[in-house]
Amino acid sequence: MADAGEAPELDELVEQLRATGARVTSARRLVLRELLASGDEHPTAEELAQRIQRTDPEVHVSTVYRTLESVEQAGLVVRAGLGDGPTTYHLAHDRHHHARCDGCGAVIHLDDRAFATVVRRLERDHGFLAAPRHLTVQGRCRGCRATSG
Amino acid sequence: MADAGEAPELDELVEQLRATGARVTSARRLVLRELLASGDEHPTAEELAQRIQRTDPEVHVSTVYRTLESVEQAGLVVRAGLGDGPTTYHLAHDRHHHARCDGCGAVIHLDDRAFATVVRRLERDHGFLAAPRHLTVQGRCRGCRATSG
DNA sequence: CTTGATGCAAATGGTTTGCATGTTT
DNA sequence: AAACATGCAAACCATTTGCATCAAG
Repeated sequence: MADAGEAPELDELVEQLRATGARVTSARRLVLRELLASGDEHPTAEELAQRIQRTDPEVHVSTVYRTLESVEQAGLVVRAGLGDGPTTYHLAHDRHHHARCDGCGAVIHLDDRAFATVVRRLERDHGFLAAPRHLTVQGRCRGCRATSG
Repeated sequence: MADAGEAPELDELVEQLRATGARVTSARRLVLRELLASGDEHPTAEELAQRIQRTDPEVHVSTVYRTLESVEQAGLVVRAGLGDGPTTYHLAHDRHHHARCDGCGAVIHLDDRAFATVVRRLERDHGFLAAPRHLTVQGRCRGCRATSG
């Protein structure tokens, strides 16, 4: 099972992309580079495009969208578009989930392990192979439980 | 803790809505009635509008959207973003989660209980009181595991 | 040289909004 | 009467697509 290991090199990602049969163009390289540079930010397609355009103004947003689709299918990138606002993206090696406080917005990171029970249940009861990618659990953090009703 | 109990009566819902200060109009009553009638379907705003229009053709989609916003804020309705496609809605008393197949889009219902481990962990490790509202776990259903890679 | 990728512009689709009018409280 | 909700059309925004051109394999 793919896990949250070290950050990969650009060349690694490029190679994995090529392995799926997709062609490696300069635009695609730039998208991957920008995703690497984004760390644990979760940029939108538009944001990626703008940053990339500082290097190559020719790269169009639609290309970024198409590239994101390819790299997502290659399993390199995860779509974290939840809640409101546009979809955000991050590299797949950085797999994590969130618990977010309804009160103050504080975010706690959760690893896959927390969802083991759910995964097992789905397998046992439905033959469903769960691969949770990006879940956000709502609730109230310690501080907000004390403070407000 | 609010839980998935009996289906409420229309009048109950109406009363709860009124209690938040919102005005109760015939359109809003129709939205709630339609949500009740939808059982565990998850209608989109558009679908709700169409069904409502069989009773009152004057009711406009934008009204349905505005109503959904009000009833969501009143805590009567939960927004269920199932990945792609338009947002779907269901009554809050019917709390559950989903597993959705990446391949064919099939949806499996999961009850709160499946997430007990996550909830316990968050409480123990972070004093975080989780109240998951609507999570969608991705994966592959039995059929799609067999069929495709 | 073949196939897939790109730029651009235009289309799409879900959702939101401005405004004049109608309805609830 | 005052505040809020509605219908409608138009705006909006993220994303997708058709097509001619270009570059990677």
